[in-house]
Amino acid sequence: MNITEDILITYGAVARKYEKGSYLFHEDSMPYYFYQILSGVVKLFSTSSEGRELTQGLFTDGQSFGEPPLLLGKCYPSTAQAVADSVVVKLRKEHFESILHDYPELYQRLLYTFASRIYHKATAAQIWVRQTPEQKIVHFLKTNKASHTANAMEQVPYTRQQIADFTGLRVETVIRTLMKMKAKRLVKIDDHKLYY
Amino acid sequence: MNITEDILITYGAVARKYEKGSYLFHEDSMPYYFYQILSGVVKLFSTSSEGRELTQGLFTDGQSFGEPPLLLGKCYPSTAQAVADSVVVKLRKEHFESILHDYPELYQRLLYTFASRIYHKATAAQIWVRQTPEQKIVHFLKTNKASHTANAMEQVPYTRQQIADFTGLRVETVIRTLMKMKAKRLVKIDDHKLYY
DNA sequence: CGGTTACTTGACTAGCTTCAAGCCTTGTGG
DNA sequence: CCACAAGGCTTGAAGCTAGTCAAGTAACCG
Repeated sequence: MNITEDILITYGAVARKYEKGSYLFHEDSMPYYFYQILSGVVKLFSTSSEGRELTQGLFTDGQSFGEPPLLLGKCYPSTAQAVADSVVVKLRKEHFESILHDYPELYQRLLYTFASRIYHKATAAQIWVRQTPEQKIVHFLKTNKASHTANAMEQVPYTRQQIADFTGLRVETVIRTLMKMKAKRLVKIDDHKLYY
Repeated sequence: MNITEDILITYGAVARKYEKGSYLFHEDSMPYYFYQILSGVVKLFSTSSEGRELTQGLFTDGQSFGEPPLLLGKCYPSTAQAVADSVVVKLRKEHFESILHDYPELYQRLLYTFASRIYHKATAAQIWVRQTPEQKIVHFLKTNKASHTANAMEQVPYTRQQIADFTGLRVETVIRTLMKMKAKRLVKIDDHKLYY
């Protein structure tokens, strides 16, 4: 979902810079703002009681995030952190709701965005829960490859640790599994760089 | 989300009876209908390549399900099965879209329904992926108890197998974990019946 | 060049799954 | 009312595999 910049500005939104590593909001805090990224990358993740991290999603230019808790008035289930220097537009909840009210076609847009997120989570759930590390990694690589050309091997822009955080596996497991997948020709590894 | 019955009828919806155990749609098939339950219970689940089942959700009187793939025009990621004799209203996609078009306030309703589903999935994901069996079971029991009174122990209307299908664990693991939880006084088990 | 971050490997462990068997409870039909 | 079948529950033993811990190596960046 994304709202044109001029509408956002008209309704009082302000753009703010976030340095790489800084936080936009924290798990368990209440939402007050609608967020939309102008440039950069924001990661949503939740932390378990043991301090382990699970990446819930990565968002980039033109995308908004964190709307469900905002609409529901419930506290955030995850933390938002800039993983690159980013510029993000912030708009107070009330004004966001005014925009929705004044531009009903945005309801539809947002609805499709949500539908798509639910769809992905449903597909992911099946993988999350039961499958082998290899299946988890394959699913991650498939759904997160930049271009959607099925054929060509392209470099994967994620570290082993990031793959681990997405899949819920440990780094060592990711590495060992990737080694096996390399043997099976499912992936290519050159100079520690991963291709899929 | 639920649409009043008279609107549904006006737009050509038909109610149909489904016997316990029968299927409303199958994984990987294309969606053509909007479904809303008049009475009964419908289970959405997906099946892994090894034939293991993961319950994605249970839906009952007044609730609709399967809208995201319908809106997106993508095939179903899960199968819908009546787990009790049920009466379900079916409405063709085009007519469902007409309703949304004619009653824009339904966009908002559906949006909040979706927001809520995303919220739950995000909370669940954290549990799915990393936690111990006990944490998974506690989370399941918490989110699926009928009344939301935090105090009183009430009987859990699910079999061990159903809990296993929801949490992604095996029956034996569920049983053994419940035994430990019983020792800790987290649950009560009387005559094999489970209370939480 | 040096420090930091990412990657890799091995040994060991814990705990979930698997397999196999048996018990309990419920409902049905004679 | 009893017998029996079917489905749900329980238990034990054994195996596997991802997690853990520890150490070391390789790339990247200023």
